[in-house]
Amino acid sequence: MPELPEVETTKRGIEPWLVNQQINEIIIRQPQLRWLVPDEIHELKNEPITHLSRRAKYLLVHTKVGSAIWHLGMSGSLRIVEQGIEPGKHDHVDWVLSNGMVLRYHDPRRFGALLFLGVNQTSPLLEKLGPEPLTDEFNAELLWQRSRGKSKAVKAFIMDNANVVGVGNIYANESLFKAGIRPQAPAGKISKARYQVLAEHIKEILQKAIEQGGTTLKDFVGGDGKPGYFAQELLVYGRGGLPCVNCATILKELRIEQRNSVYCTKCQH
DNA sequence: ATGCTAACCTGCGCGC
DNA sequence: TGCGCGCAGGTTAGCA
Repeated sequence: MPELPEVETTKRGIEPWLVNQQINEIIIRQPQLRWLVPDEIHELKNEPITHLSRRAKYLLVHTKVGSAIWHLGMSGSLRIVEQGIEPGKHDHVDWVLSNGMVLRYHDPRRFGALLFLGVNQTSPLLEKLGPEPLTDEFNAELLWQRSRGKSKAVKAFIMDNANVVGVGNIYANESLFKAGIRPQAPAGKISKARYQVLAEHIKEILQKAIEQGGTTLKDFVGGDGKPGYFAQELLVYGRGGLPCVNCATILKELRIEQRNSVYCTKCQH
């Protein structure tokens, strides 16, 4: 489900309901997510939430004694619901808040994660991450430098969190289309000038998707329950076999590292 | 070091 | 209508 814009949308949606509220109860109905939810998570009980932050697709909820690290995996979502609403089949975690609301985690596939991070602790998950795409640290120079000598497909390269975080399958396909680069092109053979175009499109597309509340696929909704509207702007993702919006050539599909990739043979080289 | 594969899960849509 | 198969927004671990 969630790529970076969806996580950012979720953060913005739930943040006003969480900040300065105390976590009165932490209810774990299904501890077996991607990893077992650690017992330390209960250290957050009775603590007031100070603020939220996002790193890559990780959503962090901070208190003075430590933080929760939330990852939504493929099918996870966080919602604010009123107390007393019966949990559904895949509602694995509830945080009951002092304002009477409940932060509810829903995740059918359970690829998501809920972890605990103590004050001054670091997580190996966060330490290995590359730059945020919407900062100046992420640019053509970085992509070009890091890709020299690499034979892997450029699509796999930009989806690698060590190079840049937050570019998932949807936006990888879309940004490569907009940049006119074939997804299977070896990353090491792409010029700095072309990485310049690619980096600009990655930034633009993620920014735009955030502004529109994320991409709604299936039943994704932001923390405020509103759907995202970016899906209607997808040019190649999910459009294999259909005509290219630019030139009407039938869009091709191929698999790169197990992920479906769609491109136009005429517009992308 | 690099790069691929399998694995973690459930649900849905499609073809038979 | 039912069943089996393949596929789905992500990421890590493990192997060659």
